[in-house]
Order: sequence, then structure tokens, then C-alpha cells
Amino acid sequence: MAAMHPRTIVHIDLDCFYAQVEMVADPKLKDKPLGIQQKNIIVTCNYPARARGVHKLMYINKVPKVCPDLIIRDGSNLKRYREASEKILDHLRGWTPEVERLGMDEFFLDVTHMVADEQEKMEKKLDFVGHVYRGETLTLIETQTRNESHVPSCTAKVHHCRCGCYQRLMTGSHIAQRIRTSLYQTLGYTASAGISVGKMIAKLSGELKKPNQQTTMLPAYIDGFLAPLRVRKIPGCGYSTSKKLASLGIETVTQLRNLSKQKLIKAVGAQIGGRLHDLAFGLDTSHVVATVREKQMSEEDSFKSCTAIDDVALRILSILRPLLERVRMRFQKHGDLPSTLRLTIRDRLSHQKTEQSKINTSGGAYFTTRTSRQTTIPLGFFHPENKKQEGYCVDHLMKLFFKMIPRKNQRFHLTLINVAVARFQAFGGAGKLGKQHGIDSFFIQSPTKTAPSSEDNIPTTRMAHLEHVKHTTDATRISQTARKRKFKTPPSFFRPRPPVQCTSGERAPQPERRQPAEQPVEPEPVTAEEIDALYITAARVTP
DNA sequence: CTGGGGTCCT
DNA sequence: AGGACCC
Repeated sequence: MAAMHPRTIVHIDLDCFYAQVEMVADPKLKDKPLGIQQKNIIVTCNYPARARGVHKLMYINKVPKVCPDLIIRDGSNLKRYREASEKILDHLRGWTPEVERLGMDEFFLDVTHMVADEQEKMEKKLDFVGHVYRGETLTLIETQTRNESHVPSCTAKVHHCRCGCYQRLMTGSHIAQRIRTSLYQTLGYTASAGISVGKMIAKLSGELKKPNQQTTMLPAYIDGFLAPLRVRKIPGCGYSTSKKLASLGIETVTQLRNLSKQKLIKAVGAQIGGRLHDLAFGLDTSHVVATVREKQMSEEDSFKSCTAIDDVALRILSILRPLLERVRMRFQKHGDLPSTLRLTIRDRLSHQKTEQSKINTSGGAYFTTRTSRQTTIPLGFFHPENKKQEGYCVDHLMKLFFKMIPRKNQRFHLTLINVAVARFQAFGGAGKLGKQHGIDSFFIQSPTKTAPSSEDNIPTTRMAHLEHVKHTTDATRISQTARKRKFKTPPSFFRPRPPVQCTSGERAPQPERRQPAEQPVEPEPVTAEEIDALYITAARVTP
């Protein structure tokens, strides 16, 4: 008979990740209260700081009261955190290829095979290592069983699962311990872990004892553990879903269990409803999906106010540069390039009206909603040898911006700008080939365009102008100088060779998804008239 | 007066 | 393109 709980899943959660990265880099910080700041917020902090009352997502102005000597590090540049996360991911993959990353600091490992291997080769473990949920009960039962004395029937029932999961989880707890130890010894990071028979329950188990500890959850205790939890604790049941459930009078898992699947699905949709119903009973068959590369890359910046076009362009530029750098690094490593470029904004003015309706319908705090526009771009566009990509990108992004803020006179009040690239595809086989064959061989002139003129330098010129704008505030004067400038033919764009072959062999076959208009349409850079209009608008909008 | 990322579903 | 979720 097939085992009822065949898998062993380990969830690894790095302790206060950003803070730990800083502490590993600078051990002096280790025992002092440390907070990581982004904008006006302490996004995370180490445990000494937590002992003083600092917590995640705490406003910076609250800090002096609770912890005046908090050491603060700036966390707005995520580079080192990304790198640390990659190292950790690689390290974990050394133990098993079945590693799924969630965010930067959480990892699911399916260690079923490791457990099986170990059980074949070695003596079976006789004890758990680390915490076991309700382990006292367990010890009591074992002692009593050994002594053949009376075992209360209800308790005995509880830990009795004959499918073999008890032994597997015992082995799993040792594997988790070894992984955590090696993580600490090789990279210096501590983590908490949860060990159980499914992803959700492993994740929830790991939260029971932190930091730098681990907890195993035996199937017999799952139902009892889940019963009193708020539904909001269930991964996948977020703010919105839990509000919907609350409106039905459902706040705990027990209440959720008493709602029919039909009603649940009606309330929150088939996907989430179905999942949630199962999860309420601890039933979780979702697989650990090995993490491959990111499917999109983005950079964003938030701020109090951005109301002028020039400001938009400059902010876009400053976001764009590190993003392009990341695209280059990825291309060097994996030989793929993105073919989608997206601009996202948060505009106070344009969604002010919806704010009211949002409050009315959802009855809660409004979330400033984001608006985005995206465009397809020829694959070769992002090739490192395309020296003008920075300027071209600003062109595209400004066009996308004007799709969202269309009217010349329309005022706007941005509080966030995000630039993203997506739809990565293999380009030219590999990053290095470019040099061997001469980079020109990777580009073909777009057939929709006439040959590039020698004055194909508009973006560069305009970029220089943008840099100039940075040091001046007289928008009117800018608009006049801009108008005098003669803009010529739009720049040419590149197309890659006929596709070489996607390297995504490792991915499971996907349901056939139609690519939107694969022909890389001419991206249409901003025209001279539009640029003029842009500056005129800037002049009007600027106070 | 919630950061700066990401994923998948509708 | 937006919504909801995760960290």
C-alpha cells in the first residue's frame, strides 16, 4: 500500500536575512542592535534589535524611542542581498537539485530522495534532532510504550502513522540539521527550518522556533496544529482573501473547514478556494519546483513626489542604469536577453477617484494601485554591444509613460516608478560567441527601416541633454533650447539572427501559450515633435 | 506614512 | 494590464 505521507519537505528560512548579510560582511555588528533601512522604514533588523522592541517594517521615526543606539545600514541597494541569496541557493543545490526559492531568503527542499538513500545505506536514526512539535507528548508515549505501561488512547492515536513517515521525518530532521550546519560553516549564515510532509506545513512548522532552530511536524499533529490558526496564516490566503472570508464570518481554520468547498469557491474563486479547502485539512500535494532563472528583472524607486516630465526622465534613467547592468551580467552568464520592456507607475492623481470606490467595496485601507504599459523589443536590443540602448530605452519608456499620461496638460503626481524587463530568450547561442564571430553578425538591420544614417545619434544627444537638465531648474528655458534642437531620423534597431535554440530544456513542457505578435515591431522612438511637446508639457506642469 | 523586489492567476 | 500573493 502506498504511503500516505510519502514526501519529506524541508523549508529553510534565513534569519533576518538583510541584517544577517550585513553581519556576515561586518562581524563587529553581530551582537549590536542592527536595522536595515529603506526609505523611511526599517525593513528588517537583527535579534538584538528585536529584543529592544524594533520590528520589521517599522517607521524610522519610531526608532529613537525604543532603541536610540540602533545601528542602521542602508538596504536600498539589493545587490549584495541578491548575491548572498544566489550563493545560498547554489549551496543548497549541492545537497539536492530540488530547491525552490521564495523571495530571497526562503527555500523549499524536497529531500524525499535523500531520506530514501540514507535509509537504504545507513542505520535508521533513533531520535529526532531539533524540536518536534509537541515533542513532550511524543517522548511520554515512547517511554510508556517501552515500559509497556498504560497509554492514554487518544494520545496514542495521535502520533500513530504506520506509513513510514515517522522514520522518514526522523531522518529528514537530521538532513535538515546537516544542511543548516553546512550553511553556517561554509557561508556563515544561520537559518531556521521546518520539516514535514508538505510544503505549507513545513513552512508553518519552521516559524515555531526561531532563530537558528528547527521544528519537525508529524502528520498526526497537523490537524490539531492548524485548527486554531487564523486563515490569514495560511500561505496563499492574503489580505484580500482573508477579508472576503471574514465577511462570511470565517476567521479560523476550523471555521474554514466547516464551509463547503462550493461556497468557498464561490467566495474566493476556484483556484484559491480549492487550494484553501484542502490546506485547511493539511492536504497539500503541491510540488517543490526547482527554481531556475528569474523570469523578469526590475528596479524601482519610490518617492514623495514627481510632477515634472524632466524629473520622470531622470528618474527613469537612474533606475534603468543598474537594470541594464544586471541584464548584461545575466547575458554574460546565461546568454539570454529580454524582449519585453515595461514601465510601471503609481500616480496619486489618476487614481484618486477610484480611491473612494475602493474604500467602499473592500472596506479597508486602499492600496495605491499601479499602472503599467509594456512593449515588445527586438531581442538584440539589449545586447551589450548595442551602445545606445540606454538612450533607446529612455525613448521607449517615455513613450510608455505618455500612454498612461496621455494629455499634454494632464497633471500627474508620481510616487513610484518601476522599470522591468521580461521574456528572456536565448540569444546567439552564448554570451561569449559575440566576440568570436564579430558582433555585427548578430544583428540584422530591421527591414522596416531605411539604413541608419550617420546622424543616428539622437538618443545620445538627448541623453546629454538630460544630463544637462539635471543641473538646471528653469523648465521654460529648457523647452526653448530643446525646441531649437534638430532631431533627425529615428534610430535603427536590431534584430537577432534566426533563433538558435532555446536553452530552456530543463523546464517542464508548458501548455501552448501564444506569444503576442512575435514580429519585433519597430519600436518607434519618440519623434522630435513629441520631444518638443514633452518639454512644453514640462514647462506647464512645473510649478 | 509600507520597501524593493518577485510569482502566478484572471 | 491588473490583481493577488510571497518575501
